[in-house]
Amino acid sequence: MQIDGSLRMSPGAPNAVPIERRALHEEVAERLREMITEGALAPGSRLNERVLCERLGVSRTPLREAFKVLAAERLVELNPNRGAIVARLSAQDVEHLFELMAALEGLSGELAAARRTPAELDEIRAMHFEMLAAHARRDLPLYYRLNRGVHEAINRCARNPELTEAYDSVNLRIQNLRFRSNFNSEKWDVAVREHGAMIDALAAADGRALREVLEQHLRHKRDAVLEELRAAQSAPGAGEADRELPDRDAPRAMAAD
Amino acid sequence: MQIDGSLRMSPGAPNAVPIERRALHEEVAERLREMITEGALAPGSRLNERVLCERLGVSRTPLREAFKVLAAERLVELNPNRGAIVARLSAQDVEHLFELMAALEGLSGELAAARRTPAELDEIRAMHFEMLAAHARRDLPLYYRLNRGVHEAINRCARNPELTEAYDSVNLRIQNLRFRSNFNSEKWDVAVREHGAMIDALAAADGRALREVLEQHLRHKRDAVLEELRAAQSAPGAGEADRELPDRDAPRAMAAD
DNA sequence: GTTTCGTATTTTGAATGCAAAATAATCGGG
DNA sequence: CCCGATTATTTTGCATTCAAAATACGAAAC
Repeated sequence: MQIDGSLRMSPGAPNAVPIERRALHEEVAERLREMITEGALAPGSRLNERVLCERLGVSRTPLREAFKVLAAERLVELNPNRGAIVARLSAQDVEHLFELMAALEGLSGELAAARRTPAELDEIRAMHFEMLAAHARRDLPLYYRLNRGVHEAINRCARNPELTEAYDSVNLRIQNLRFRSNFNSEKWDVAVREHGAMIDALAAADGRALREVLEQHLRHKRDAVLEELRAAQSAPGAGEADRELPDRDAPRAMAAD
Repeated sequence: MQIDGSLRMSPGAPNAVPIERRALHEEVAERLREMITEGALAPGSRLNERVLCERLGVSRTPLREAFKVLAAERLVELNPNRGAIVARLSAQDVEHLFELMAALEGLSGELAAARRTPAELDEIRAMHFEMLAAHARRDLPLYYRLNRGVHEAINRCARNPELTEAYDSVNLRIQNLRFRSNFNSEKWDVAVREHGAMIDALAAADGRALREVLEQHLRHKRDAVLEELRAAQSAPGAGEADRELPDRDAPRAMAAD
């Protein structure tokens, strides 16, 4: 029985309902994406096809297709005849990505201030207060989740799916640094104050102001991340490179945006 | 004889020379990318695997891998069990993409004004004058090529590879509209004046001014493109949709940015 | 002990094969 | 003549296979 038969219509017909069907390579890509962004697969680690196939229970074809997708997203690097590794970010990459992200957040803010609904403002304000609570309790994981939620919500208010896609794409690559890196108490306080200014600007529908606080916010975060990154580099410790498919959950730093 | 044997070095060694090797799926993706952006494959047309395999002389595996890459770049749409089609852009998509592109160009300009070298300025100025010549001769193809060159050169002056990648990615999707759409003489003159202002701002290293003229420039282009798009929609003519793998070179509109 | 060459094993790249889904074609009924 | 159901064909999704490349291993020479 063809479920979607009734939905088939003439060539240019609008409202063609998607009918969600997921290809195997998409599932695989999603799983790998999670494993990479969650830190289960450390930057630089080799992705052995045979091993991953067994672990995910799929054949090499969809796995290799997923590799191509993730390579296009710059989450993995493909070395011809030598396999795939989880992408690494140099300090320069981080600088460049944050510079780009600042512009994307800036645009998000500018548009969000103009396009947000009162309901969206209320919801973001609510998240903001929850975030203040998490800050007061020094509950870093919760703070990060809410913090990220606020930024994403602002982005969504901009009502530009292409912007959202670009935003998510860059965010995917820096979220470990952005929403997990440690930093000190004063910087955390500054970040929280900046978030207050965001809410004010969003409430006042002041696009210019929201843009500027977001750009400033990103610059501060960039500085914090780079500082920590360079510190981590001088202190060798567990270099994140070549280890093979590290076991389930690699330890990861925690703190605030 | 291993050419690169002498270059192999200890794990974390820097300056590891890349040694260019291209995978087949990359070649295929590049070919398809060209065919799509050049208009040889019209938006909406189905990409039959068997046919394309024969045409490109490769088996289905690398072709299908290339599809995944192009889907990640949003140049093709993958419909599970129903094949791939060349991505189509709605008027809304175009609005969103130009809105995003304005921000990327704005950032490019802001950074380029600060980071350009005198040599880069000279080269861009030279291209600008060549463009003025093309404008004077009403040589649209040449004008477009130079126009695009100027925009890309400004982007490259920003010295941010991530920004460049994002820029190129969006540009790929709108270049047919951006650098090929027709528009009238007054708008062309306005565009040329805006380009003059760009050069002035870049020469003066005035980031703010360059950002603003670029954003304005993009807004104007967006309006021109949307106007033309809506006109084309009401006049049906050769609807760009379902025709199968159109022969070699589809006719395409021509004019200015 | 180290280096270099040659061989074996692993791993990746790409073509092929097979099953499932979708599309096209055929036939029968209204 | 048109519409709907049934069958045939095509097309896609994924697994498998085979070849080529890279890596690991080991022996011999220095």
